[in-house]
Amino acid sequence: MSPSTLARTIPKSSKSQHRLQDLLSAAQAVFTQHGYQRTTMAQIAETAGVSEATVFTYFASKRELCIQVITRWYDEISGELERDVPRLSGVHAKLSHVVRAHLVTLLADGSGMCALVLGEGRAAGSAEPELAEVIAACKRRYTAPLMDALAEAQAQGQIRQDMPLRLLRELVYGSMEHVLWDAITSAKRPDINTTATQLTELIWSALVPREAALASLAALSRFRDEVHDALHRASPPPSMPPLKA
Amino acid sequence: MSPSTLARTIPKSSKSQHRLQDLLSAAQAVFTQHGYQRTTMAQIAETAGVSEATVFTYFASKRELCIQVITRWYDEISGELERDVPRLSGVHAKLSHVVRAHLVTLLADGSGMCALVLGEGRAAGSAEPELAEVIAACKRRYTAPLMDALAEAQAQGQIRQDMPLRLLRELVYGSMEHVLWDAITSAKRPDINTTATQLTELIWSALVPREAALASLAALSRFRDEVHDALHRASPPPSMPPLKA
Amino acid sequence: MSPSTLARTIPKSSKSQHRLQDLLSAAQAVFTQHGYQRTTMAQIAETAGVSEATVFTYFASKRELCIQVITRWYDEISGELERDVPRLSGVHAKLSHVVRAHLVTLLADGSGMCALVLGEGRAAGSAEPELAEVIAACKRRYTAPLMDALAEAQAQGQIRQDMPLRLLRELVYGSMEHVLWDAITSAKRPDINTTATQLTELIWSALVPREAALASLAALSRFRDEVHDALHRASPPPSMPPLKA
Amino acid sequence: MSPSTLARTIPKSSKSQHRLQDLLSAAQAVFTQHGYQRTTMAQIAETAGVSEATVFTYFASKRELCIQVITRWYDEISGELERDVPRLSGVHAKLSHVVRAHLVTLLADGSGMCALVLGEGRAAGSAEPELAEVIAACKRRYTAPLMDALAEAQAQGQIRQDMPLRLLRELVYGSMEHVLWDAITSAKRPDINTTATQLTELIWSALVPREAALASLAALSRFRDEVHDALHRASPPPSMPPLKA
DNA sequence: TATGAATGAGGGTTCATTCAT
DNA sequence: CATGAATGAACCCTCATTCAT
Repeated sequence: MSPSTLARTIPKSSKSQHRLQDLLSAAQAVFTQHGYQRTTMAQIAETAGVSEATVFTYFASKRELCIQVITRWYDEISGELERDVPRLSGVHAKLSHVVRAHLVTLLADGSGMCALVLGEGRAAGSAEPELAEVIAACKRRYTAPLMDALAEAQAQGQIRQDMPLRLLRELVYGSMEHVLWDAITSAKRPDINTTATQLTELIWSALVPREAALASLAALSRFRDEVHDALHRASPPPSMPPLKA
Repeated sequence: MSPSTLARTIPKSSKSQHRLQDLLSAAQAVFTQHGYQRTTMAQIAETAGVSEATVFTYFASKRELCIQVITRWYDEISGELERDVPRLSGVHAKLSHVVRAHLVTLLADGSGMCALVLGEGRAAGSAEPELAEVIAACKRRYTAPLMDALAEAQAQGQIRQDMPLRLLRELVYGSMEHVLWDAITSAKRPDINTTATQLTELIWSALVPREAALASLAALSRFRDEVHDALHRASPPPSMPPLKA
Repeated sequence: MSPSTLARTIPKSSKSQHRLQDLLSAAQAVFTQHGYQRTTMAQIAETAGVSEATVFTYFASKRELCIQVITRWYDEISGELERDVPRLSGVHAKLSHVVRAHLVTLLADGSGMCALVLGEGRAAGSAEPELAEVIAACKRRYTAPLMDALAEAQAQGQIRQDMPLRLLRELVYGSMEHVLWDAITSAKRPDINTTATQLTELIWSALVPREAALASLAALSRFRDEVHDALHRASPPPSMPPLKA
Repeated sequence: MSPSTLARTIPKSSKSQHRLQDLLSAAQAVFTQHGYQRTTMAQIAETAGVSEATVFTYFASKRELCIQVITRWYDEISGELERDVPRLSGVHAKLSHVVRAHLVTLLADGSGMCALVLGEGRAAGSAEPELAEVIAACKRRYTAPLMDALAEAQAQGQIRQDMPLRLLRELVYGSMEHVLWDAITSAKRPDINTTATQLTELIWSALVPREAALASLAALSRFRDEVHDALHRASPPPSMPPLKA
């Protein structure tokens, strides 16, 4: 937050812009592979093909460089979601899209960003509050498109209303995160399409409105009564199927 | 392991055992607060009120100390689950217990272990394979009681069989993890009991057998046909309730 | 050799080359005074007037620095011998030159290199095999010019052939080494010229071919017989001198 | 020299004496294997089967322990020489005995003491003057029996008198030292008996009185002149054999 | 703008030595 | 007398960061 934590100079020429992007890419590659702490500026500089000092011409500190790597990455994937999700109709379609996009994106990038964001977002906690805060903000933006859809769906009764929205978010993103981590660490990458479909369905099962089910039950109950009444005089009704939840 | 990598002496007296536990506790406190990398042996020593060299009398290295902190912690909570979960009857009860115990334990311990295990289990990945491996083993043991129950329940059709067990695990533990992380970072601790109950129900909704629902639908469908047939000659049937999933 | 064991940058500019030489000189001074183990990087840095970290900019490790000190020193004196010794005619002249050069060089440099090479070449033995190996190679090269000359002289019968070449080498270099050590430790430096001349003669006495002496004896014996025969009829021969070995 | 450098307590009981010898033996084993610096008190204690603290009950410091190891060892081998050498008649026999005993002793003990004495006697130089001094004194005593014999022989003209005694000593012990070191490092142990015999002869060649040779030459020269004169009138003399040194 | 070079501030680890029991 | 336990003082090495050119 203090001025000294900002890049001292922000080159504006196109050549500089290009180099800045190169540096960010190099930094991303190294950060995602080794984690924040284990990454050295020397590694980044070497990957980018410049001297260490040059990196400091563009970024005031290692931490700021990392923050920019993370925000750049989130900006991109958040932008995509913000563009695509609203175009889909129906919360189920939106969920499906987000799940698939999330898995595809994070598995495709070599999984490193996932680890970086998770690891640093956590470990940094108290020691690097700025980093933690930036990550939290990025995550909020990233989850917003789906969360907005879920909130609206909840408001309209399309998904269950007896659970806090926050809990639904954790169900969705927590599951995905674990699926991802599992895929990454087990070295046995499951089929993304199958996994995305299954996970969507699994989550959807949990989101489906309890009220709808109850309404179904109530309707069924009334139906049975009607049938019962209707048949009472005619003949014994057929056995009613069990209405397990 | 050359001999020089081991602690020169492994104190056995009760006084030493006490100090060893003190050191583990101090180390746990510091590791959980700052993460593995950011923790220094000096911090641990100071927290424990001993000299830095003393720590090395009990633990051969920082990494070994961290491993012992993690295993000690997991041993305890895994032991509890291994004792309690089998006594419960019904997979729903077991799920409920695990969810509640998980949240209670991890929120109670200051939440740090969660971050430590998550952060290092991830970031350590390639750089500290031993640490990553130990953590993975601990996690497997910790999740085993519930996973065994889920596997059995799945085999017996008490929960849905159309999803890989692995995905169910990720749903359960991923959700919990996110709930925890959210609770930790938001500094606004939600009521544990309520959250545990809600999360259990939410997860359970996703676990409930799809076959049962389909069976219900099929039965309902047949029932409707029967009714339809039965009433065809008598009177127009009442409107059928929608059978949405 | 993992990359991390190498100096991150290997300065090439002339200014850096100068500093590199300064560092080598400083390191040589400290190493030769205290020995490898007792020398600390801090001492070397202070002697060179730079920070400790700077030393590591030029040399990846203490051991590598020491190796370079030793090789640099040996390269110089070996180069001189390789240039000068072949120009001399006669093995006696070569021996004389090597003895003098050895004493002059080692006494001039403050004697430390001698101790360093001897001490570390020995003590390092098993613990620092790389260092020991480098030293052994340097010594082989250094002794080669004279040893080649001795081998040739031995083949041509100019020096005694009834002793293994190896033993001759040990006689030559062992004597010189002790002379040096004595000169160094006794603080009473004897005259180098006198000592070199004397030592050369002493060694030469041991190298002179036994066959030549025997041949002389045989020839003398025959001569005596001839004389005896020749004089037998004329007059009593003069007394024969004793022919002690 | 200050009281604090002496053992604080010198146990006198026979049991303590036994343990003291055990400690010295253990220390000797470790010191000779690893060198002074690389040896740790922990290694010595473990080798002796006692605790580290116990070692300090018997020896005030690591340095003093090392000094006692060295002096004990030298006392033994010096005692033997002091007993045996005077019994031998003739300087050649004494030299032969000393060479053989030296090689046998130093090669037999695993060579470690040699390295220890050489390495520490050198490297310690300025940093550990006490150690260096003790070693120097031990060496003086050890070389005394032979040096006394050489001095006497020199005085009586049995060995050459045109070289300082000091230089003769360096020839003898320097050669032996190099032979030893070569044997130790080359891992190819030559036959001790052969080597001892050869080395004795080689050294002896250098010790043989130059005056005797010169006297022989002079006598020979006179003899030739006499012969020449005597035969001048009678018949041409036979060719004189060359008188190469 | 880019960088070669330098460094301050630790970091983990070792070990001879002390001392209460 | 023996020792379990503790520790002060280094030591080698790393690295983010600065600065003159």
